[in-house]
Amino acid sequence: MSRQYTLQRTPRSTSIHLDYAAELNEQQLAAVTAEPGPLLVIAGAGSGKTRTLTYRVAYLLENGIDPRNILLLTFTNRAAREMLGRVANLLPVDASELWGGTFHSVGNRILRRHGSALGYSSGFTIMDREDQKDLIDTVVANAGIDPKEIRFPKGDVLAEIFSFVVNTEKPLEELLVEKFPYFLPLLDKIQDVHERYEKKKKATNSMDFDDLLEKTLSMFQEHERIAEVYRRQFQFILVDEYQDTNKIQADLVDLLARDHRNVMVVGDDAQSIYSWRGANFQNILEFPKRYPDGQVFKIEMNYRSVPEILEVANAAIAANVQQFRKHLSSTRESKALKPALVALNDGAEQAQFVAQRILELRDENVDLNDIAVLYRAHYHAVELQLELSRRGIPYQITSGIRFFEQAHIKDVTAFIRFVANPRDEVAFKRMVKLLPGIGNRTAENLWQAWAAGVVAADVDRGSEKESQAAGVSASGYSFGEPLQAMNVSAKSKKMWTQLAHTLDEIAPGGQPNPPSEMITSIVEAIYDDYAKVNFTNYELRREDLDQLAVFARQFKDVHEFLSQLALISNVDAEATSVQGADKEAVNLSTVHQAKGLEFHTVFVIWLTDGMFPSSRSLDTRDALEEERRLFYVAITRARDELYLTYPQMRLSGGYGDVFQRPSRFLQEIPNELLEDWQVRRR
DNA sequence: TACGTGGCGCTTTTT
DNA sequence: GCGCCACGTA
Repeated sequence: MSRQYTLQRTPRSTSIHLDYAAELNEQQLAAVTAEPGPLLVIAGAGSGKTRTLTYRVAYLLENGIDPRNILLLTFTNRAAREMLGRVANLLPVDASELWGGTFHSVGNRILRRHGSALGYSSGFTIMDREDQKDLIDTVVANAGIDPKEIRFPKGDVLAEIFSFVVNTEKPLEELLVEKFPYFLPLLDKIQDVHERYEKKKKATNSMDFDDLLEKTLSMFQEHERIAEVYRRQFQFILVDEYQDTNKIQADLVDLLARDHRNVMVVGDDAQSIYSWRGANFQNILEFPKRYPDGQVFKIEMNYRSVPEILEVANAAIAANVQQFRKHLSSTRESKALKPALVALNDGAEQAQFVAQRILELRDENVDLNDIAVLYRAHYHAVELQLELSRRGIPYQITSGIRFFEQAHIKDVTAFIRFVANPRDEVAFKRMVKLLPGIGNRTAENLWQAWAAGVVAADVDRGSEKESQAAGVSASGYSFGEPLQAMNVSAKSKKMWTQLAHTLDEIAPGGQPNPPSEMITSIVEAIYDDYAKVNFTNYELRREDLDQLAVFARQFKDVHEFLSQLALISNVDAEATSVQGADKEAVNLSTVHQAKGLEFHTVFVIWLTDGMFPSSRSLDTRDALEEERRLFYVAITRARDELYLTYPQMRLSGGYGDVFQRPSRFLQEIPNELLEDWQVRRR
């Protein structure tokens, strides 16, 4: 028999500081002060979701919960930082020991500690989509698949398929039937590639984004002792944006909360917009089934938008079949100003309209930072960017390519990745291919030679699994020496020697220098010359690299630096001001990236059928409903003014102009809710 | 085997 | 307007 013994909480603060009843509305208060247990908070847009979560954390802390026992999972790292910042403002507590961040970053943190249980060393590399594609391509090549004989999916397509398999926890065959039926004849071969890819990742001590979730989960499932540690640690689990979790994330939460069931999930089914990434909003719809003893709270009072905007939002989402019906009601006073519906001739005119309105708004003292232009896809913004530049209106764009995904950044970090993880095949090949006379074939041969040495080194060390990668770089080790010993063509010889020296310089005795110093060394010794010759915009790229060195200064540990690089989102990066500039600027963003934000004025542009909704989403009802939710998200970002614009013509390169139909979503909104603006040229 | 050249197809959303 | 691929040459 086992005995249940409860340790009493040590009260941290003797008095309760916050007057919760005064700071929160009734619905929020109920959620914030709920008894421990499963809690589902259905939070409409602008209803104070973040506020509720923040106060819940504060409430737990004030009731003596140790910050170490709280896990706060958010959609971006920035969201976690902001919430914890607010908690710190509310309470005189040090919450720095509270775990907060994205599922991926938390997975990373746990795997760095316990990855050895799965045969990974703590210095594993995190691969982004491009690395993943590269590695899959080499795997396909090694699998003896001749691209001339059969048409086989490319690395990026396979990466997407594998990612779906992991995130939805579906067998490959089922997934192919549903999403890629035309690949069914290749099932066996794809399966084979998948297995080889998994092995390859292990051999190169690398994990892709999905592994950070999947490996964490499987480690918990296979190693009860480790799972137990975290079950005990995370006594209270809070999840933001729960509607955008996928199966594996939901399982992770369920597993951790198995014993205590203190899990609070917050979300809005109407804002689920990531199904293409495996998100499944059934997670939120079925939460009450999985936790029948749980409590459900609905917070539906909207503090953000004026009633006129909210009515449009309610109308916009009404056509969706799959949803928790709810009706947002506004707490704000009517402005007697209806959202605008604006038809324009073409994209250029649309850009002129937006730009002109922005200038007028600025004259009315609306802060430029408080204005956003939202669109379905990045390329919808090109004309607008031109127009804004022409008029000297500063803008800030959360771009599609992340800063850290640019070629020059990845080239330089390849050197760092390699010395941090000498088994990183992708990084090694990328690095050596920068040298003249080294292409795919030679890189492969050089890698084979290097890998043989690494394995030998592991054997010498008596193959302590713990320290495989770290072991190779243990004291007295040189990266340069074994490289010098390899054969390269006369054409490459000079730079090859240079490379060997550089590696010893950045990792003397096998120990990597601080990241910032490494960057400077690599750029000066090798990359600067390379960049001058290979890029037309050398100056810009050099500036980026200098910026990278500055950014790197805050990290002393290589692995920490590389993890950050891989896991930071562009929304996060902006806040870290990697790209500088926190001056006044209009925000240009995809709707996806604007999730969770709000602005005084919002323009939603390119509202034509095929653009928004995207033509790719017109086939199935589910896809169309998701587009509609996306439209809903766009509308509900606006506090005071909303402009819905659509060009009637699209100038497409070469083939003449194409007439555009107004978005079907616009037709779903009753006329009387919008004001028709007739735009005239003069 | 590396790398330059010309043609082609094409454009969703991202941790 | 851009990147990817196939092809041909050094």
